[in-house]
This record gives sequence, structure tokens and C-alpha cells, in this order.
Amino acid sequence: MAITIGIVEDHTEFRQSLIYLIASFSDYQLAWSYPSVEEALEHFQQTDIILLDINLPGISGLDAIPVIKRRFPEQKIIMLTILEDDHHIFEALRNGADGYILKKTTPVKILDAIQQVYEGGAALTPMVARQIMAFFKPQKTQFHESSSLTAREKEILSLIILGLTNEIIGEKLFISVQTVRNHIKNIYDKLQVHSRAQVVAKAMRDRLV
Amino acid sequence: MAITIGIVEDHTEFRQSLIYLIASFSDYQLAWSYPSVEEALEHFQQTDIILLDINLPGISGLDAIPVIKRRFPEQKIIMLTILEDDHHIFEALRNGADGYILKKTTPVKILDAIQQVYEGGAALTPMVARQIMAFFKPQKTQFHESSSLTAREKEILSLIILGLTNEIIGEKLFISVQTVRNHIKNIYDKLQVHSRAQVVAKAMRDRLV
DNA sequence: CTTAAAATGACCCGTTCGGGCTATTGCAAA
DNA sequence: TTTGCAATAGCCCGAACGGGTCATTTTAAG
Repeated sequence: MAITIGIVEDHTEFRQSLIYLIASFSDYQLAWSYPSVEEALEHFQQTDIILLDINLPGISGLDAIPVIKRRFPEQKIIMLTILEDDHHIFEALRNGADGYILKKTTPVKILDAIQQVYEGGAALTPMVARQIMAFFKPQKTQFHESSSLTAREKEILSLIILGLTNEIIGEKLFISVQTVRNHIKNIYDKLQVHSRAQVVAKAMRDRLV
Repeated sequence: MAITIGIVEDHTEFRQSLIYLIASFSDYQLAWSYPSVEEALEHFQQTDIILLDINLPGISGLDAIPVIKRRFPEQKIIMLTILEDDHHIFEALRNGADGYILKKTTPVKILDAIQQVYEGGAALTPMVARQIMAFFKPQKTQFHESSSLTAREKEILSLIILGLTNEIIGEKLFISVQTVRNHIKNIYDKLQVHSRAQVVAKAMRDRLV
């Protein structure tokens, strides 16, 4: 039983090459292809996999994900894109995409990705995978950093996470605002961040507090 | 120039098959192999890639990552494991692993993973990738119901957590700074906070993002 | 005893934020 | 069709922050 595939891709040439690729292997079977989300939504039926371009005229591929998923919650979707931009990746993942691969990916790897998603896995191109992983280890030197925070710095860090202002922190610790600010500067240096929001996110991700 | 590889794997049979695999292709060259972290740490030198088993007698592969990275910060490490367990995956990623693949992966895909990491990407087996992606998916039971944040607000919230300023967020989303600020005001109202630090802490504690 | 690191405190300056308003557009539900 | 919410955008103003530089005191380690 061949894996059925639907395609939404406006770029005719690329769409044709995908169709040709799929037709070349009996393990895969093209169910339909459309150049826009609008046309696809009108006619499409559920397939094993949908290859969905991100940059489409009209409704974008990103916006199409929730619509498709609402109609067929089990529909598996692999995003095709030329962009490696953070925002698009995370948005696609948040919306429920099952894969995110770049158009420059070699044909055999595209089929690989389809196979992987069909088997219940997820397909990410290596560079995208790296960006996602980077979310879990924003700076790769966390061992030094966590241990290098002094007791006082950790204390102040925990108060920052509570959302206190420098002034309040100073009052709580019976030190001046300037001293608090100096400690915070040192914390920023050590953790390589430049704002409270960043330091809170990092501290919580790295379980420093 | 062949990609040099080091191996830490206690299971003799599997280690031998890896060695044989690498020896079969001139693009890859085995630099060394040891059955334990202890022995490896005594003798090992930097290679392009280290294949590191997780379940090792004595020091585990997970604990070995920071030690190795401290000695050679640029050393790339791919974890080998039979386990798909969440805790190990995230622990490995947090510690700075560059890949996480299952031992049952086919030989050709193991070489693929090595190549990908060598080229600066990350290597994840599809099932692992799926688990990581699941981390980003809003569980509609928790996210949509318990929080009244709109889609746009959630999007902006996620960018705040990355530490972006309002101005940068506006650029990323192609909207004006004022609009960003309005959204943030609404987020603050809904989550009952009054600063970025607070909203980041709350969002991460409540796993809103 | 000397030295290094940590903790304390201060000043200046420009940027960013947070809270207070008002207002228009579009879409969807009532 | 009206009502309401979401998203967009603007303005003002004071508070808070981030970065730079410098200086003193205390503590820990050698």
C-alpha cells in the first residue's frame, strides 16, 4: 500500500519536480496537488502526508495548518520552505506541523522525511533541528556560568525572577540600588544576556533557580 | 579529508560493528574507541565527532558530556541510546549534545547523522524529533482553555521570552511598536503581571510556552 | 602579609518600558 | 444588524533599565 501524498505549492516548476519525484517510486502515490491553499481547501481529501509550502499567495501555509487540522485532525503535514527563520519554524511547530524541511533538501531526503513522518516520527532538516535544540541550551557554556554565579548573585537573580524592581531588591537586601545594579551587570555578563526577560528565561530553562 | 570519529561504547559487539561501518567508507576515519568514559577521558583527543553511548558502566554518557565539552568546547557529540525516554533526551540536549540517535538506526542513517553534525546541523532520529516538537505544541487542554490569551498574544509572549525588545518584535511580526505594546498590555492584564520578568517567569512556570 | 575576588556604592546617559488614554478596521457571533 | 472582540496604530509621561566608568571595603586564599 503506497503512501498517499497531497501537495500545496505555488511554484509550478518545483511542484512538477515533486510530482515527478513521487511518481518515480511505487511506494509513494500522489493524491492531488494545488498551487494555493484556497484551491486545496475546496477539494482536498485526507492523505497520509501533505507537503505544504509556507510562502503561498493568499492564505499562507502557516495559517493553513490549523484549518487543515481542524478538518482532519490526524492529517500529517510537512512544511516546505526556503526560509530557516526562527519565527516561522516555531510558529509551524506550534501550529502542529509534523515536519519542517528546506526546499534545497535533496530528493531522496524529502522521500526520507515523508517516510519518517508516515511512521510516526517527525522530520526536521539538520539546521532546523539545531535551532530547535538551541532553544534548550541557549548558550553552550552553561556549566561554567551556573557555577560561576556567586551566592549574592544567585540571591539577586531569584528576586529578579519574582519580578521585583532593582529598588525593591535593594530594600529587601538592605543594599543600595546601585549595588543591585552592579550585581545584575555581573550576572548579565556571566550569563551572556542583556535584559531581565532573557535572564529569567535562561535561569528557568537551565534550572539555575 | 576524512571525518575523524571517536567512540565510547561498552557493548563490544555494537562497538565493533560501528568500527567496521566506519572502516568501510573512506570519508570517515576512526580515531579511537573505548568501552568506558573513564578510559576515554584518560586518553582521548579531539575528533570531529564523538559517538557516545548513554548507558555506560561507571560514568554515564550524560555526565560525560559536560566534562568533554569543558576540555574541548567545540567537540561535537552524538548520543547513542536504546532509550527514547524524555528525561534522557532533554538532559542530553541541555548538556550540549549535538545529536541523539537510537541504536536501532540503520548504518547508513548513522553515517548520515555524522555527516549532518559535521556540517553544523543537528541529528535527531524522527521519534526523538517528534518528542522535542511536542514540547512546543500547545496542548489545547491547557493552553487554549486555561489561558485566555489570543493567538497573537501567545505569539508575542513567545518572543518576549526570547528576550526581544518591543521594537524587534514589531519588526519580526511586521507591525508597529505601539501595537506590540498594546498586545503586551493586554497580556499583562490577563496574566496579572506588571513586567517582562514576571511574565516570562509566569509563562515558563505555567508551561504556557 | 599580600593578593584576588566579592560586595558595596556612586555618577552619567540614552534607551526601553509600563500605564494612561483614544481610535479605526475587520470579522464573527448574537 | 448590532454588538463585541481582536488587531491595528497613535500619543504622552514618568519610571525603570542597561551600559560605561570609577572607587572603597570586606573576605578568602595563597
